Amino acid sequence: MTTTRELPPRYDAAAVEPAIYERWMAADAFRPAETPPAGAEPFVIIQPPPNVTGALHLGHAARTTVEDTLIRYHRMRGDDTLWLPGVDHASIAAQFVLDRILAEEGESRASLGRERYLERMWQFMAETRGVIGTQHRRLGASADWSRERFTMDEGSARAVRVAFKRLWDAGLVYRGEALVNWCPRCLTTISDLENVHRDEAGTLWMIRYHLERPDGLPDPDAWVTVATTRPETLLGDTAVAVHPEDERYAALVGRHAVLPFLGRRLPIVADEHVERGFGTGAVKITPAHDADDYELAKRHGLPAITVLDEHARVNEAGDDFAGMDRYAARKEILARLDALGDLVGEQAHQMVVGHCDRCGTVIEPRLSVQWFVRVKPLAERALASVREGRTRIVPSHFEKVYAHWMENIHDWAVGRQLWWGHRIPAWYCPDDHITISDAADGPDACAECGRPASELRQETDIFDTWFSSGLWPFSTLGWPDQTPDLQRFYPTSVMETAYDILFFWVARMMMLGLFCTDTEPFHTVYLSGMIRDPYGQKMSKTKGNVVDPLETVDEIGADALRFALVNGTTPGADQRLTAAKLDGGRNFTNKLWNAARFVLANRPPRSEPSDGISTSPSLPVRWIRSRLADATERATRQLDALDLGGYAATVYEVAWSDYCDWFLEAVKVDLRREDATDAERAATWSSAAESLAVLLRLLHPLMPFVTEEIWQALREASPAAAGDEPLLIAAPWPVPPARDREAEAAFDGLATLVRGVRNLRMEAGVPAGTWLPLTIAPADAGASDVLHGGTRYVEALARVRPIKLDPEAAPPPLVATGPLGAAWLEVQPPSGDVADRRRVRAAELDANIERVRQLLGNASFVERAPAAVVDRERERLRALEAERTQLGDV
RNA sequence: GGGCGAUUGGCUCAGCUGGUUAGAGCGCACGGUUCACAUCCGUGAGGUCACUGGUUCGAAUCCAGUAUCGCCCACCA
Repeated sequence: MTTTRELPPRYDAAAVEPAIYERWMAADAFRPAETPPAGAEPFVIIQPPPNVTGALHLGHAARTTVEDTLIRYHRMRGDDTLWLPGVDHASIAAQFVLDRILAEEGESRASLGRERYLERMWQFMAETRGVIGTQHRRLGASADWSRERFTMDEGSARAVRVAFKRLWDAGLVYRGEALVNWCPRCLTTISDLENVHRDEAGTLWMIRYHLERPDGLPDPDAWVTVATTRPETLLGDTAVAVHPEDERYAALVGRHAVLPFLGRRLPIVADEHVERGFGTGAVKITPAHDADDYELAKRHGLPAITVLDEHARVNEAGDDFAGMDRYAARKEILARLDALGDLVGEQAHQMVVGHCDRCGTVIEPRLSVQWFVRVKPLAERALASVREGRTRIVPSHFEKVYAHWMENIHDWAVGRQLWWGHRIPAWYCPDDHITISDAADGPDACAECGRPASELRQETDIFDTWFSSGLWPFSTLGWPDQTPDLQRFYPTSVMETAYDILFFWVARMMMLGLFCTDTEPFHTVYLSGMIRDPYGQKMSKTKGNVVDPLETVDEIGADALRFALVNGTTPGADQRLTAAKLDGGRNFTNKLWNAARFVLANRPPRSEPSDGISTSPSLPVRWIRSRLADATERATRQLDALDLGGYAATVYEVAWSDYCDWFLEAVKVDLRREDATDAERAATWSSAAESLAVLLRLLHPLMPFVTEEIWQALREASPAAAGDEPLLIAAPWPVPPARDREAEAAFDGLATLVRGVRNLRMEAGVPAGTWLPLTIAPADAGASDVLHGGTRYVEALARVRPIKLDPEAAPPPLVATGPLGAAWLEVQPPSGDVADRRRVRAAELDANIERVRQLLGNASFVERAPAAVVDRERERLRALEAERTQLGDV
């Protein structure tokens, strides 16, 4: 006989959870089997690799909870599961962080130079790389850490080279001059997605451009007035544009204006794009510093003159203003124009200004030569995959958002003028031929003229971080090689992330995945919402409203946090995380712990079926088994449908209300009744242990630690209940037995009675501890049988004794009613003090009966409603009438 | 300027392939030191599901419109 391990009174999550995690690691529980189990379906989850420099925040915690819950569920289902973890090198973010560190050390990117900077970066990586993984492990992430990857490792590097070369060979990559988003602080190009638009209050200035006289000099008495929000770009103007049908300016088209300060001749052109009603109706055209103007200039064959350098300072083309910062130049130019009398007006103007996503600096459109991926053909395929259902987005309304973006996509500027990242595998020969190579050590010779490698120089730009993360689902499995992992686990199953990186990452994975592997990289995209503070605000360090998940985990445990992050949520919807929600998670963990403590502490001396015990299960046992069967069915359906919120609610309900509030209370009755035999007690206990084991398995995916800890103790106390699996993480997901409707109805009937009687006690003002006699008039013979068998539960749970069953007894006014019959206490409050319960109930029943009768009397209802609905109504009517009959005349 | 989402008891949210008397947690009121748990137990109050129309035997759920809030996308200086 085994001795029961006592569970300590308090669940010490901070101590238990890491120990449990160690145990899983030691058992290699997260790693897929060497070979896939026969008949097992693969289930592969894709997680956004967190930034290497990032610290764990609640968003990560929410991601991890969802992913881990799904992977654990599928692991228990016996699927061939893989969750491959990793980190992203996050080039711009990492440089941002390192630059700050260097600044404190009195160094900078410039002072170190590329080579030493990168050495320093790798050193920094060595220090920080493991941090985020460790933090994820504290949350219980059951990822296969033996396969952990980094987007800067050689596997990724090779995938990047190969993917880029294939894109090039397919004609989907080009290098060309274009106006790109330039951050004058980060000193790099950024993509449209990283250029975040914000509304700002600006000013619209009206400036006179004097017309050119026949002698070539500006006419002091004739001018065209242009409106601009950016006077400093005037230095780069190459034209003035008006609308072709604008009568005010019709005579000017074809003539020239003279640019202030620089004296440049500006043709006055007509273009439909000019809005007549805006400003003065005349626009200065600065092709090198404005996207609209750039397009217009192309249409009219106008030159583009760059007047700002990489720091957004005026360059030598700006003459007097050279060297000034763009805003200083603006001020100076306005002042001088004013002095000349050519600044003729200004008005407040709401406008949209692009900012660098990383550092907030105002983006400067900049003309430069860049690498682009031609995304239209890629986007079309990626769009078709979702339209045609090969990849599904949950929640589905994001499919429209995705489609809209894919339809309006612009070419992707993939080059970055940064150092930390994958260098673009392009080489130039002295004749400017381009050679793209996917070889680790570059090309042997120029692809066009055959010059040797020694004469080629490699592109210095690196790739946008999202280019390598876009290859994540397959680059981590060994692509471009057809590795066993790739064949076994690709395409993957569920890609989980928050909706804020739908375009950045999900869209790129879809496009690159389809291009590189000819298949969708995953069949489901699960988009979570964002975690917000209790007031619905985004959490941010500057606002000081950030909840640190690690602190929370130390306080209340990872399980409690996980539960709080999933309970009551729905895919794609933001959620506010409140202290009350976290308390709820903590309380639930505590509840489970104590329920287990109760079960384990009450093991009778003889408790194993091997002791030769054989008794038919009691009503509460049949009931809880059926309730658990129902919960298992629902939880299974909900997890399969990715309804994590529903799943959490299901397990919470069955654990707390069914198992603890009713079943364990009934178990107490049976364990403690004096006339029970050892065999009966043993049977009662082992069924409590057995149903606890089912409950633990249902809860494990969401609350792995506390359930595993209890499982360990339960296995010692009752090997029969827990089964053969030494670790819950590897235990099979429950298979629900058939529902026992009869037991459910019978026990629910008893519960209704108990509730009714408790209610009576409150109304009669009976002190809580007092035992009172109870009379029950059973509804019928069946009810009578149930009541006979259930008397002891009603007694204990309603605190009534003795119970007299008397079908003939006439109910008094204050009475509890239910499907099993009517029950009442002998204590009746003075008449008039309370409503006549019988009368009230009878009236209620009459009203309901009337309603249902009418419904059933409605011919179109009976004809058109589904048979099941009609039958249900008929059944309800029958039950209502039975109860009404039983109440008698009132 | 487009598009998407939300609006359900005091608060935070489920429910929305149309079908019992719309649920939960927190909060609130009342009662509880019964040997699992006061991080608890019991009982209760509290909602014309934003508004207006429509479809239907039947609408919180579907359709149209309105209002308020939020988010995303967007090259009018």
